[in-house]
Parts: sequence; C-alpha cells; structure tokens
Amino acid sequence: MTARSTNTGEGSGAHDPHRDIPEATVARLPVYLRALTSLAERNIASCSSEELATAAGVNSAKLRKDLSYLGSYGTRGVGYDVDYLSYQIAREIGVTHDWPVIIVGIGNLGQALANFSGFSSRGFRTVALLDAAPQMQGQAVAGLEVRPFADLAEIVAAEQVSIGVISVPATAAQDVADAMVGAGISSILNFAPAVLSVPPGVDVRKVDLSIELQILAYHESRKAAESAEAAATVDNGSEEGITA
Amino acid sequence: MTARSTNTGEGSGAHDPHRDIPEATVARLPVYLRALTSLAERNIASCSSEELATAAGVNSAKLRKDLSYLGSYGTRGVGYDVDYLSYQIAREIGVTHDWPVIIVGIGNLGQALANFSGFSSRGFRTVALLDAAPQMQGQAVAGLEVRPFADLAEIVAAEQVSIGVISVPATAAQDVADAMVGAGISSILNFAPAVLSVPPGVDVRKVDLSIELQILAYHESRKAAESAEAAATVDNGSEEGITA
DNA sequence: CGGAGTTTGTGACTGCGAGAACAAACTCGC
DNA sequence: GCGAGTTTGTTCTCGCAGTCACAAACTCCG
Ligand SMILES: NC(=O)c1ccc[n+]([C@@H]2O[C@H](COP(=O)([O-])OP(=O)(O)OC[C@H]3O[C@@H](n4cnc5c(N)ncnc54)[C@H](O)[C@@H]3O)[C@@H](O)[C@H]2O)c1
Ligand SMILES: NC(=O)c1ccc[n+]([C@@H]2O[C@H](COP(=O)([O-])OP(=O)(O)OC[C@H]3O[C@@H](n4cnc5c(N)ncnc54)[C@H](O)[C@@H]3O)[C@@H](O)[C@H]2O)c1
Repeated sequence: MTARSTNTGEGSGAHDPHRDIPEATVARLPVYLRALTSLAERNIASCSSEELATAAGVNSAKLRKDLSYLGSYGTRGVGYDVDYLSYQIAREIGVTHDWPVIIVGIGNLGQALANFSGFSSRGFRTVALLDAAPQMQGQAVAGLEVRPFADLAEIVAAEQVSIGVISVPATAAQDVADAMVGAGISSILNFAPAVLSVPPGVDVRKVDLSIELQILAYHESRKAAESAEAAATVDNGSEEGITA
Repeated sequence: MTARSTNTGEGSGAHDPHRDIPEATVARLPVYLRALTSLAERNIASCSSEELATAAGVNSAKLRKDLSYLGSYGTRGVGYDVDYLSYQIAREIGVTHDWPVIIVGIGNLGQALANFSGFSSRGFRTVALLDAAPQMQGQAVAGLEVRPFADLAEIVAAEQVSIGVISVPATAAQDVADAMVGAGISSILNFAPAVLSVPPGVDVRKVDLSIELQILAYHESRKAAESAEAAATVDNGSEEGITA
C-alpha cells in the first residue's frame, strides 16, 4: 500500500511493508490460516481469493486487501499457493515456532482448556498449570502436574513464558494479572468477567461468554419485537405503506 | 434488518429512540450492566458517568454516548441511579426475563459450560444438554441429564428455545447448526473453530480461543521485533541515551 | 507471438465509531 | 430565590474499515 518510503531509513528487505497491519486485519489472519490449513489437508495446492474467502467466510475483496498488507504473495491470473501463503501468514503472526503458555486457575474451565488439543496444533504449548487451592496441587491434569500459584515467577522465567491465560473467579483476576505482569508476562487472555488494568505494553484480550449471550439476546429481542410489530401492523390494517 | 421508514406512532414508551442502536454500543451494554451490578452489590445507589466508565474500562464520553441511545436516563449535575439504569439496560438487551438455552456437545468444554454458574445469574437458563455419543446419554452433568441429539427439535419446541450453544468438534459444527436452525433456533453461540453458514435471520457469534491467542502472539512478535530493533539502533549510535 | 480470459493488488468512496468540546439542565449553599 | 458548581446529552471532527471497481500482470490457446 502506497510505498511511502518517506519513512526513516529502514531499508530492511525486498518487501518493506511489514509495518502497521490494521487491527481488523490481524484479527482475520488466523481465520485465513485455518482455512488454508483445511485446504492443505484436502491436498489442494493453490486457490483463488474467491475460494479462500468463501472458506474463511469473508468478502473476497476484503481478503485480498488484507493479504496485500503482508506483501504480494499471490500470482495474478492464478491465485495463491496454499503452502506458501500459509507460511507467510504464520510468519507474520509469529506462529512459525511454538509459544509457551501457562494457565492459572484449574477449575471447570481451566481443566477444559488444559485438555484442549487445539492449542498445541496452532502454535501454542501449555507448559504449566497453576492453582492456588491446596487440594488441586500435585494433581495431574492433561498430563501436567498442577503447581502452586506461588511458583508463577519461577516458571515464567525458566520457560520464557510471555503469554498467560486467566481462568480464576472474577474477584481474583486482577491479583493474578498483577502477578503475571510482575513475573514478566506481557500478553494475557482473560476468561474472568472482570475489567483488568495493566501497565502499558501489556496486551489483554478477554473472552466473555455472558456478554456474547447477551448480545444474542438483544438481537433475539428485536426479532421478537419486529414480528410482534408486523402482526400488529396487519391487525391495524393499513398504517405504514407495507400494505400489500 | 429491513431499513424501516420513519416509524409513526409506537407510543409504547415515553421516548421514541428505541431504534437502531449501533452494534458497537450493543456489545458494550452488557459490560455496563455488569459494572452496575457490581456497584449495586456494594450498596452504591448512584454514580457519575466517570465512575461507571472507569468501572467498565471505557472512556466516559463513549459511555454517555452509548447510554444516550437508550434514552435520557441520567440526571444532569447528579449522575445515574444505579438500579434504574440497570433495569433500563437489562430491558433494552432483553434480559429482564430468562432465556432458555441448550448446549450441544457435552465434552470437555460443554461440561465446563454446563457447570458454569455465571449464565444463570445473567439472564440465561440452561434447559438441556445434548450429545450424540451413546455413552454420554443419561449421565448427569450439572444436575441435568444428557439427552440424545435426536431430541433436539422436540426440546426446542417444548421449551421455546431460541438460543443454542455449539461445543462439538469442528467437523460436526455445521451439521449441528443446520439441525438447530431446522428446529427453530435463531441465535447460535459457536465454540467450534469452523465457519458456519446459516440462513438470513439467524445470528451466529463465535468464540475462538486459538484466534485470540494468535492475535496475542502477533503483538508479542512485534514487541520482540521492536526491542530487537531498538537494540540495533543503540548499536548504531545515538538515539535513547541508554549509552551504557 | 499475440489476444482473450482470469485473477490479483490497489485507489476511491462511503459509513461507522471514537474522542473532544460545549451547551443544557440539575443541585446546593447562602 | 439565585448564582456557582457539577454532570449529562449532543454536536462536530477525524480516522479506520468495508466495498466497489478497475488497471496491471499472469496464463493459455490458437
Ligand atoms: N466454566 C465456564 O464454562 C466458564 C465460562 C465463562 C467464564 N468463566 C469464567 O472463568 C473463570 C473460571 O471459571 P470456572 O468455572 O473454571 O471456576 P472454578 O471455580 O471451577 O475454578 C476456579 C479455579 O481458580 C482457582 N483460584 C481461585 N483463586 C485463585 C488465585 N488467586 N490464584 C490461582 N488460582 C485461583 C480455584 O482454586 C479454582 O480451581 C471464572 O471467572 C468464570 O467466570 C467460566
Ligand atoms: N476444550 C476447550 O477448552 C476448547 C477450547 C476452545 C475451543 N474448543 C472447541 O470446542 C469444541 C468442543 O471441544 P471439547 O474439548 O469439548 O471436545 P470433546 O471432544 O471433549 O467434546 C465434544 C463432544 O461433542 C459430542 N459430539 C460429537 N459430534 C456430535 C454431533 N454431531 N452431535 C452432538 N454431539 C456431538 C461428542 O460426543 C463429545 O462429547 C471443539 O470444536 C473445540 O475445538 C474447545
């Protein structure tokens, strides 16, 4: 996009664009990567933007624009090489090597996460499970021993962990986040329904099921209201030019 | 949907604005609601937009703008009454009464969801758990008996369910979604890493942990690249007087 | 070798959302 | 009762993101 080389020096390499990928695009790259993986599993070697867009559930123009932020990895008149593009996206995201991850709070949700195989297959490796409850400690979950919360800093340092998952009750979430940041973690995935405050430089993403359900409920209410209104309109006879 | 023309009458409420709340606002209303609930639990009867915004982790101007879409429920010079505003938001979202919900796929994640108390306390009631595996059926999870997937339509009709949760493997997700839609469900919360296609009028929201982690990984990579670059710059000479 | 057909990459346009700033409206003290 | 102080509701502006449309670049076939 607009080779604005007016940037300070920095003549890094053949493709300069590596700067400033829009956040909305970053959020879609993993979706494209998954679609590509799925194509590769079906032994499809190349695909058009149209095909990939369909597989990813987006508009093809948006897909092409997104990919153009990474560089020109397609061939006009042909399409994209599945393996090549996969690698380029993985490299851009930074999942060409595995990221060590720790999970704090091995309750209902934490155990499900620990047992989830989808993480390891997508560039993440759970290196430790931590919990504050004495009765949890030493128990084996998903082949890992649950360790005391106090070991956090030690583990983070030893394993060079930069990503942490919080699945403790909301009341404990801020404390855990503080401890994580103190131990050197700089990216947090938070499942607790709490607003975390962290210093600049630390990224937090939250996953909140209640919110998702409430958003669905809102739209559901509106749908109900709409059909009720439509019925009322029919009742009323004319009113509103919707009359047949 | 249907771009409605200037709706006439609609004398239901004192304020007419009930139309067209921006999607971004809808996504924040549940956050405000939770912050208000938290304030109410601490016996705080009223609050300013500034306080509420802090509790919800947003900008106060944005909060006021969001709330203004619902109507004028605050008092200038005073602030918002916590209970009153809570009720108004809950009413707008449509969670003044409980929504029946079913969960399909009672594996690792499905069991965690079934055991999760946070749903029931926020306007949702799990009325049935369904799974296709014979060995799951009849088992009790979270006080509910797991029922065969074939009972889906019957349950949806009997309990008037309009919201369904999918926590089956990705390969089965589309089939489950189709069955849900066929049974009359019109809102789906999907945990499977798959792109669902549904007819118009059906809402789908997805929760994808791998994507969240990959987004974090992207930013983490950039942070690493940045500090490496900074180090290189220091090597180069001036810039940042960290000259050791 | 050249033209037809295909598909990418990108510029232009549009609409939404975030944030700052301010007028209107309310309370409180005197 | 009135002015000072406070806080909401709204207006304005700016930037980001989505979509369209098309030129550039490639392949294939005659
Ligand atoms: N279970 C779900 O499906 C689900 C869904 C959405 C959100 N959540 C959220 O995820 C979080 C965990 O839910 P859950 O159902 O697993 O709860 P849980 O009570 O089953 O597990 C919480 C675990 O965290 C541990 N813990 C508590 N305080 C701690 C601390 N300070 N340090 C370390 N460990 C601590 C507890 O010992 C316990 O094992 C909650 O915030 C919940 O709201 C859960
Ligand atoms: N476990 C996690 O923490 C986690 C995290 C993120 C995403 N997910 C996703 O959630 C989904 C479920 O994960 P899980 O770990 O619970 O898997 P799981 O294998 O433990 O459970 C899946 C359940 O679905 C049932 N099932 C399979 N096909 C079905 C069908 N057609 N109809 C009805 N039921 C069917 C199975 O019998 C099983 O009980 C997966 O798509 C996974 O990628 C899980």
